[in-house]
Amino acid sequence: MVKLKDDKKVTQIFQATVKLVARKGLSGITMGDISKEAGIATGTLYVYFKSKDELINALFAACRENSVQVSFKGYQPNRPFKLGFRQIWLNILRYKLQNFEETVFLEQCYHSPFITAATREKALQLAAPFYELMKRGQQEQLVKSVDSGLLLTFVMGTMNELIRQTHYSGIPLSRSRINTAFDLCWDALKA
Amino acid sequence: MVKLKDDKKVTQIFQATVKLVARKGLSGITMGDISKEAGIATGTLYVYFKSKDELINALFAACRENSVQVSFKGYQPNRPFKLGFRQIWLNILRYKLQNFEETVFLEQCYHSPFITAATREKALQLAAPFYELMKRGQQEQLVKSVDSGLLLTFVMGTMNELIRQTHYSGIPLSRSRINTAFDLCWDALKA
DNA sequence: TGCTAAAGTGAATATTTATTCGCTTATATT
DNA sequence: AATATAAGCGAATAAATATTCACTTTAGCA
Repeated sequence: MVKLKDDKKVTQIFQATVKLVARKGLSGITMGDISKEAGIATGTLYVYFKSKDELINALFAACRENSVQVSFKGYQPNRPFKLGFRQIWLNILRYKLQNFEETVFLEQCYHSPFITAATREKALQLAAPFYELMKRGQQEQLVKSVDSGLLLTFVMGTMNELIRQTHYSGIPLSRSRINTAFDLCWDALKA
Repeated sequence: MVKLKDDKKVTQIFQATVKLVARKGLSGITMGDISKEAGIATGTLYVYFKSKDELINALFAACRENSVQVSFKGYQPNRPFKLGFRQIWLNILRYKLQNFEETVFLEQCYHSPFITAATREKALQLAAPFYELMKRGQQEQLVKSVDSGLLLTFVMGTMNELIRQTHYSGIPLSRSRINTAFDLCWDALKA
């Protein structure tokens, strides 16, 4: 073999795409835009991805995996539930804040014609650990014993909206604001 | 004057657009698709809207106004706060459920290049009554005295996510599930 | 009822955008 | 160092899409 594909380039392409989608929406970006933003030639995109569809699907999958992996960083099941939950909640919040563009990208994708059913299905499976977490809270009788899907809906819904609001309002997310938001969330869940 | 523009046609165009966007995303629709779905000729679209941009902006504004108007239907300020809040919460929920496509459309728009700053600004102003509502709850000491923007973030975030989840999971939103969801929400807000 | 101005049409055109391709450059292997 | 092979390039091409336009139909008004 001779010259190998460059993993860094994939990262460049992904970053450029995510950035542009957050700014202009999925409908507003072209392969030309992406290549320009990534600092490579348009043709090079096709060395790494067969088509725009494939690029978007691959990026979607990568973003999903990223965000799940980050969530459980530092989670220790032996510590009290509320502490662990808080840790994960903060992990997600921090990640989404620092990667706002990724969050927007994922949202945009959900209703786009780019994402295939298979990609969507895979994304769903990734949520399993969060269901487990809710179940633990319920077993310890700290969390309301209602459908865990509903609980997660609440946790993620507030998180996403908080990120969005923070970004658009320009109100910085101070430590005390974060604590307040967490308290709202916890009060909703707690048994 | 002779032949007048038909208000019904605007409705047709809007309905078609909303339907298609919910199915294929903003990026997946063309003027051709819209005209076909609306049952009119492509050229006719340009009788009603100067461009695709203008169409999307007009539709966005219309959707926003719709959803706000519906929210306060039947709200009586003299009745107890929680009842009123519940009424509004249910109004929004019902409306969003029945008009899921509109919800998706609005979401997609927020990060699209179609929506102009002016359109966005107008949307923000429409939220004023909701801020008033939160303030009332706080004055009566029924609601936590934290930034009302944060409270609304919570209320709307959970609502949107609930709608989304309901639609995709296929789990029907039974009366008891609705009550549970409301309780989660109220527990978060209550002082 | 006939006239007229605007709505309505959809094929033609202009524009935008994805994708390809002939070429150049870089780098693993010998 | 020579070579072979794939990455990288960006102008050229193909495909998709917005917009226009010459024409037909419709409906208000005399």
